[in-house]
This record gives sequence, C-alpha cells and structure tokens, in this order.
Amino acid sequence: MPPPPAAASPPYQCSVLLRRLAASSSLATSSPSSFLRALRCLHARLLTCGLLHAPSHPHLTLRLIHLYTLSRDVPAAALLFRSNPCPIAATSLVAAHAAAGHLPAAVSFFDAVPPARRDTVLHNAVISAYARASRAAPAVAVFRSLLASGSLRPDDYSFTALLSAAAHLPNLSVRHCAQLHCSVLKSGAGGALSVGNALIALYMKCDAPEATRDARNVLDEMPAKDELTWTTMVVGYVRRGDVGAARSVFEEVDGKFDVVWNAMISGYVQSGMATEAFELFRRMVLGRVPLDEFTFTSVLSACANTEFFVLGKSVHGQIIRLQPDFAPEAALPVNNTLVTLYSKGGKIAVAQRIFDSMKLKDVVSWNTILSGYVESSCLDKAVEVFKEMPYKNELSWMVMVSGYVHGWRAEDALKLFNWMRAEDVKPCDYTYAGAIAACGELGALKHGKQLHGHLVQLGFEGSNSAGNALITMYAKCGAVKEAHLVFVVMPNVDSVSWNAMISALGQHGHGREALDLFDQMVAEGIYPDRISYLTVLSACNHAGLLDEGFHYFESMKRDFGIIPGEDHYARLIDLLGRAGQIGEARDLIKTIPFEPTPSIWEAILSGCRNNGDMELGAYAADQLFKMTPQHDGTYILLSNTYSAAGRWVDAARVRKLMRDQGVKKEPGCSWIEVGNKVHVFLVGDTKHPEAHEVYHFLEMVGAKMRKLGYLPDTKVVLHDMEPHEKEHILFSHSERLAVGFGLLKLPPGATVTVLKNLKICADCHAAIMFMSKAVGREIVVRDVRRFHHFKDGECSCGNYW
DNA sequence: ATAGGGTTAG
Repeated sequence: MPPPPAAASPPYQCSVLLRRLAASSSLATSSPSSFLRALRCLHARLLTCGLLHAPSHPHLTLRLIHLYTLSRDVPAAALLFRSNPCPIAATSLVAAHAAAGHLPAAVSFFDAVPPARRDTVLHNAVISAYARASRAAPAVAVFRSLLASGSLRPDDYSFTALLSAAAHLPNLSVRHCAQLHCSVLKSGAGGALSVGNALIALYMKCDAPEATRDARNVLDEMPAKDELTWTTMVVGYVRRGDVGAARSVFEEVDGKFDVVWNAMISGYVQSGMATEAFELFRRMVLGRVPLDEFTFTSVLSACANTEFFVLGKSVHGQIIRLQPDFAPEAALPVNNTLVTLYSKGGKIAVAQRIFDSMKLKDVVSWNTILSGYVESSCLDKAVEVFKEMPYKNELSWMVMVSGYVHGWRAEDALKLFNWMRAEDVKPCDYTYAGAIAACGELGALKHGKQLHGHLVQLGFEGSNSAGNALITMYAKCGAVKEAHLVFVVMPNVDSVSWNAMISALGQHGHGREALDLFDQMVAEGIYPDRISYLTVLSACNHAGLLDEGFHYFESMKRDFGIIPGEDHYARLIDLLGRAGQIGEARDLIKTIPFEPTPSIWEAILSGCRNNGDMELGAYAADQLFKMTPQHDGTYILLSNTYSAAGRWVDAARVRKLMRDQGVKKEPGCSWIEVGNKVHVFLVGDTKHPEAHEVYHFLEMVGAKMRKLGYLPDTKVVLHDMEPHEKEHILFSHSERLAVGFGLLKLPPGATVTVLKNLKICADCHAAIMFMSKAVGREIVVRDVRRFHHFKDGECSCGNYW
C-alpha cells in the first residue's frame, strides 16, 4: 500500500484515495499493518484539510469509520464515531462488528446513539446482530422498542431479522411460530420474499413433526420464490435428520439452482452419506452445473473424513485443471480442506506445501496444519507451529494439549493447560478432557480431582468427553469408586464410557464385575465394539477367567459381527499362557485366519516363559527376531524364558547377543522420595538416543520438588548404576519397598511415589496400601501395570529386567 | 447504512 502523495490533496482526491483504500480492503486481513498505516496517513490529511465532519462531505467520515472497523482499530473508529453519533455510521459499525462476531461492541454503537435519533434501519441492524449471535430474547426486546417508539414502523427487514432471531429460541414450539406468523401477516410484511424465507426457516427449526407441513404451506403460498426458498427447505430437512425429504425437495426443483446442489451435497456429507454426495457431485460435473468453492469444500471434506484419499486427489486435480478464479477469501476454505485431506492421507509434506502457497490464511488454516502434525506424530514440529501461529483460538490450545497427551508428554500437557488459563483463554470440555487424561497418566489424583471440581462449576457435567476422561483418570489413579460415581451420574453414557468403566473394573482385579457390566451394556442395547472386547478379554486376563474369555471371544463374531484382530488373538493367547495351556495356544495359532503378527508371537513367547516350553518359545522368538530385529523386548523376553526353564547359559547368551547386535535397551527412570532426598534411578542404556530426554526428566523432577517446597532441601541423587547393581536393586518390589527404601523410617507427612513403568501384582499393591495406612502417609502409585495373578518371577523386577 | 442459505480445523 503506497502512502498517499505528499502534495496537499483537494477533497476529491481524498475521496478517491479512500475509495481505493476500500477496494483494497482484502489487504486489511492479509497485511493489516500496512493497511492501517495508509489509513492513518489519510486520516491525518483529511484533518489538515478540515474535511472531517464537514457537512458537505458526511460520507468521508463514515467511510473512514468503516475502514477503521475493518482494520480492527476499534478505538479509532469509536473515537471518530463519538464526535458525531449519527445513526447511519452507527448502523455500519453495528453490522461490521456483528459480522466479526463482536456482539457487545456492536450493541455499544446502538447505545451511543440518542434514542430520538435512532431510525428503523439502525434497529434492524441490531436485531440481526443479536440473531447472528443466537440471542433471541434481546432481539425481541429491540423489536419491541422499535414498536414502542411510536414514530417508527418495522419494515420487511425488521421482520426478517426478528424471525431469524426467533429461530434460536430454546423451546421453539409451533404455537410460537404461528404467533409470529400472525403478526407478520397483520403488519402486511407477509408478501416479502425474505420474510417468507425466514418463516420457512423458522418452522423448519421446530422439533414438532407437523411443523414441516406449515413450512410447506408458507412456501406454496409465496407469490415468488428464489433459490434461497428451496435451499432453506433442503437445509431444514437435513438438520431434522430427514435426508430423504431433503432429497425429494431437491428433485422437485430439478437442479435449477446451483446453491441447492451445494446444500444437498453438504447435507449428504453431514449425514455421513459420502457415496451419495460423490454421486451428486459426479452429476454436477456431467451436467455442467457450475462448481464453486462451496461445492469443492464439501466434497473434499467428505473425501478427507471417509479416507477416500484417491478420490480427493482427483478432485484436487480437477481444481487445478479448471483453474477457477477464486478470490483469496473464497479459496481459503478450499485450501484449508485440501490441507486436511493431505495431512489425513499421511502426506504431511504436501499439506505443508499447500499451506505455504496460500495467499490468505486464517485460524482454521493454522489449526489444520497444527493438528496435521499432531496426528502424524510430529510433536516437535507441532510445537514449532504452535509457537509461530500469528493467532490462536481455544481449539489451537486444545489440539496442542491433547497432542501432548497422545505423545506421552503429560507434564507438558498440564504445563500448557496452566499457561492457557494464565492467558485467560477459557478451556472447553475437550481441553479439560486432555488435562484430565494427563493427570491420569501422571497419577496426579489430587490435581485430577481439582479439575473435576472446575468442570462441575463450569457446567460441563453433561460432557461425554470430559466424563470419559474422568473415568479413565480415576481408574489409573486407583480410585475405582470415584470412576464408578462419574459413570453413574453421566447423563448420556456412550460406548466409550462403558468401555472405560469396564476397563477400570478389569484393571483392578474386579473381573467378574467387569463382565457383568459388559452384559448390562449389551442388555441396554448398546453395541459393543472391538475396543469393548479388548477390554473384556483383558479383564478376563487379570482375573484369570479362562472359560469366560473364550465365551466372549466366540460371541464377538457370532453375535455382533466383529472380526477378531491380532490384538484380540494376542490377548486370548496370553490368557491361555497364564492358565498354563500352552499347547492350546499353539493350536489356536493355526486357526488364525492371517499371518501371526509380532504381538501374537510375543504373547506366545511370554506364555512359554511361564511353562518353560523352549521349543515353541525359541520358534516364537525366531519369528519375532525376523519381524522386529531391533526390538529390545524380544531379547529380554527370550532371555527370561530361558531363565524360567533353568537354562541360565542360554539366557546369558541371548543377552550377549543383544549387546553384540547393538540393540539398545530403552532408557527410563524410576524415582522415589526418602526423607529430603529424591532417589532417581536411571535404567536402561544411557547411550540410547532418547537418554537425554530421561536426563531432562530427572532435572525436571528435581526442580519440581524444590518448587513445590514440601521437601525444602530436596536433593536429587542420580544413580547411574552398573548392570549388576541394577539387578540387585530392582530385584523385588516388596523387598525394595520395605527394606531397600526404608519406607517405615520416613518422616511423618512425607509423600512416597512408587516408580514408573513397573509390573506389580495385586498382592504387592495391597502391601503398599497396607504400609501406607500403617504409617499414615499418602502413597501414590503411578503408571504401574498391575497383575492379579502372578507366578514366580512375574511381579518381581527380574521380569522387567 | 440493515435481511435470509450452502464451506473449512477437533
């Protein structure tokens, strides 16, 4: 934007420049700072020429206000306006702010105009501002004030705006609609096309089935109809979930209006009927119906959601061929959807290229690329994007918080969540769900409970995402009762909630109760999914319920048509292995309708460890080595199998092999607080590429302890031990807990956190709880996998090592 | 100067 010429401009030149500035208003969004600079320059010139507020040029001030509004320089616009609060300027300001979604600002301009100066048009603008914001009651109040003014009369616009506001009434009944309909007819506004359209939309919003008939009557009595009339009908039926009726309205106009095509396609997309949407799109192409940005956006989003990636690419190709002349604003949603398509199709690099090439980007674009990186598990890249985003909204924070949770970075998730609240961004229920999941991951029961309290305060109790997260969090923290309480009070539980609750019971050894709950779910008519069955099989595993496991495994396919996947087979084999029926497990492999996968061989191998069946074990290990040669678990499992069979030499040979092959043991750490010291044990290979992350975590632990201040002189003692020392220290839980760490010698009030990533049996868990009670201290057990049934060596860390 | 429909991120 070049600055205006330096020479003094006559009024005419000023108005020309203003108009040119307005024409380049797209710059206001793409390059706001240079636009604003030019605008201020012009403003100064108008002032020096004495043209502002000149009675001969009222439009100059008006246009200036409008442009300031466009550039979001609200104070400047307001200042100009206050010097002369004329209704025309107010109308323009109200409309601009309402369009930008700033309702309070919009209304403030209405309020600033003295009531005697307000005209009908200004009232109309405010009514429609409320309508846009779904605020029916204040819209009606403004309409009433219009009637009460005495001198003013509502016109067609007033009624159109009033009706569209009324469509947002919470319990809209046919009676309401009929009353409004009557007052429209009495005023004589009934003949206007826009009023008729608004009436149809109003009736179609009613839940009552007979409302559609009334809408149809309005339509039939309208002297003239336009494409909006039909579109409203189609959209109304789609929203009511009656795609069939929408389709017959669509057939009735026989494709005469382009927008109705778009409405029908998007209706199919919203109803999850992608195939029908594609079919309609094909007919549009064949029938040479003009395709616009709305068509492309709907079809592309259908492709992205249904993983019809190839079809999406061909639509993209079509766009490239047609070279449609979209304005940057029109191309924006199309490009946003393309970015979604490619990132969901796993082509994040292509998505990034499209993103880079976009002339105009908005929050949606940035959120799309952000979640693209999160879903492609490129968390570091996502963080980078998050930091450089020019604008964020609540969704951006939500994506990042839940991205951290999925990337196993719970601490970062909580940090971000707190930061977000410090920035005064109000988290939605999904964001709370992410933070709560992070608490579950960390075993931070207190913090989780706190968030639960906030949820209740904020009125998010009815939210399923938050409720499901709470169930899982409480279960992970060992608070099954609380989990159950959440489950019971949830107003509309879904299959995720059931699965979470069943799994909560199963994890804590309540196998029978878990199975009962599953049966109850089926009895209530909820269809179990593959996750439900995974959960049920795990519950059987924890409780050692072999026959029940088989019973549910068989019913899965028979009763619900769910094809068992590798994970289901692996759990079943696990179950057999635990019961000592390794021969049956061997037979089961033969019945699997696909090639056994690593997780199945792993289950076999760990079954063999319990039974010392070295022949099968060695075979399973062979298969595993072939499939995942660098997987440390295989070596450890095989070595343990040999140990269990008493073949120590072979066990040592496997470990040597692992070293020789250069397979790195994944690093991890365990930590425990004793007195004023935090003992941290670094386990695994310190040369592993991920070891620095563990060191980082250790530093964080220390810093956190000091910050919390509950142990004033906390020292972090790093134990980077020799292998033989590790095996000694991590030999057995109960031993370690009782003796090794001197639990009973702890000072009163100390908190003990028991290790990360250990397998622990129900008996040990009970022992810890008992000790905790005995010494009157809180003990948090975090991220511990618990086994109800265990044999020698299973619970001890000899297994882990 | 004001109205009404069809689009995108989880």
